[in-house]
Amino acid sequence: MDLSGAFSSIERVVKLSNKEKEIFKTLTETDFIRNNDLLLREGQVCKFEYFILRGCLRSFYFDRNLVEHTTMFAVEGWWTGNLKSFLKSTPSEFAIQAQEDSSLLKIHRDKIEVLYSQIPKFERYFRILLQNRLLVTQDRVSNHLSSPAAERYSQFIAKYPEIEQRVAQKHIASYLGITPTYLSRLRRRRMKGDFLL
Amino acid sequence: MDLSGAFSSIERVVKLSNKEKEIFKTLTETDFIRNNDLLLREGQVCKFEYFILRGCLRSFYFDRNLVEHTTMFAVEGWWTGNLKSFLKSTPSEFAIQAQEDSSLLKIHRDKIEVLYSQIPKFERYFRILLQNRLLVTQDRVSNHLSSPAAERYSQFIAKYPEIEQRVAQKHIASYLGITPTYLSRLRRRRMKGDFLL
DNA sequence: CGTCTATTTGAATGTACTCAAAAGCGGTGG
DNA sequence: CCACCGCTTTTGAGTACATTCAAATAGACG
Repeated sequence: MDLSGAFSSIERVVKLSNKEKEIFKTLTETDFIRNNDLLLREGQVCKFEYFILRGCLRSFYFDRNLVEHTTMFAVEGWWTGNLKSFLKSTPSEFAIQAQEDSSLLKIHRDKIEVLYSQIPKFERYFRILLQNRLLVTQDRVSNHLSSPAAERYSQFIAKYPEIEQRVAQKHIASYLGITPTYLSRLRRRRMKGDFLL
Repeated sequence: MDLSGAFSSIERVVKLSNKEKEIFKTLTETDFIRNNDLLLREGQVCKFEYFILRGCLRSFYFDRNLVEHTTMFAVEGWWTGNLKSFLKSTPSEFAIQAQEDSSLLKIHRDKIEVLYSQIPKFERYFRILLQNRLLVTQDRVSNHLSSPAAERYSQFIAKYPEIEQRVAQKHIASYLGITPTYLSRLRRRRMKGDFLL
């Protein structure tokens, strides 16, 4: 995906004139990150929001027992970053790591305010993104409440078939809230046909 | 809490002139709901967002095994409703029930658009609310990933001491994602001093 | 009081985890 | 191109966390 791909993604929510696209361009920069490198470190303040043009990233943290947990994956067409850190200028509690060589479009905190004032439409755009993120996150909570691990895994595959292919199994396990060991056993059960869903 | 209490709550985010408060008043209505009654039924489209002046409400749904799960509690000063249903005019997947006699301030879907256009500040207000809700919901996910039930319970008590007092234990269990039986055992462990957190 | 529902407790069971070891897989250098 | 190294995944055995079912107790409300 390139810049024009980014615009068609944005325009699924709000239409933009050519002039507005120009303004957007002046306020954003492209960036590139190699597989396994960190886009954001724990403890660092997140100064950008990132739109993924190509590649795949993962946000994760370590709990007090040093167990790693994946909070989100993000692929082409998604935004990523650390909203809390970005908004409040607080140190990030999690890190973001490339799962593939990835190219990004990024917008700085300060520039986003300019963007809002010059193209108020973007306030609407990000509000809608925020709404969707909230709905997705609420679904994830419900999922944890309602479904055992085997089902959560089936639903994950159904919902994000591409991601399943692009990241390590242990990261999917850590996203689902189970150990890699247990995920491996669940997969075997599925293969043998006695999968529960 | 009364209307002026609602205003001071809102004004912690955006300041309002007297005229703006008047407009707000004309666009909202007060409502009252008795303990145990439903504010919203499953399958119904949620046409309002509700600000709680007094009382306590609970949102919940039944999974496919008819097990009940509590998605949120809400008390004085909070907004409640079903955002997804409200935004998309889809039937609600969950119900909202009063846990006490409660009084509410409600705003209709159609009126909220008027509110945005007459007082753009409210767009900002609700965007910020949305952001905070997202952060809280993300924390809840992390909590499920990182912490066993005993800890989640301790954290719940620490975070929402009032709610702990105001709703049935089984509802707290269903919020935490455990059975009432198990919550009861956790509580006994805490009393005996061998609580893990 | 008596009835209804919520909570507690016990015993048995299932789901998911730990630890340890083996097998698989990918990249790198000889 | 193969061999080795390091990391991921698989597998086994034992354990812990959390559930189910059933029964007893406690609380709330008419």
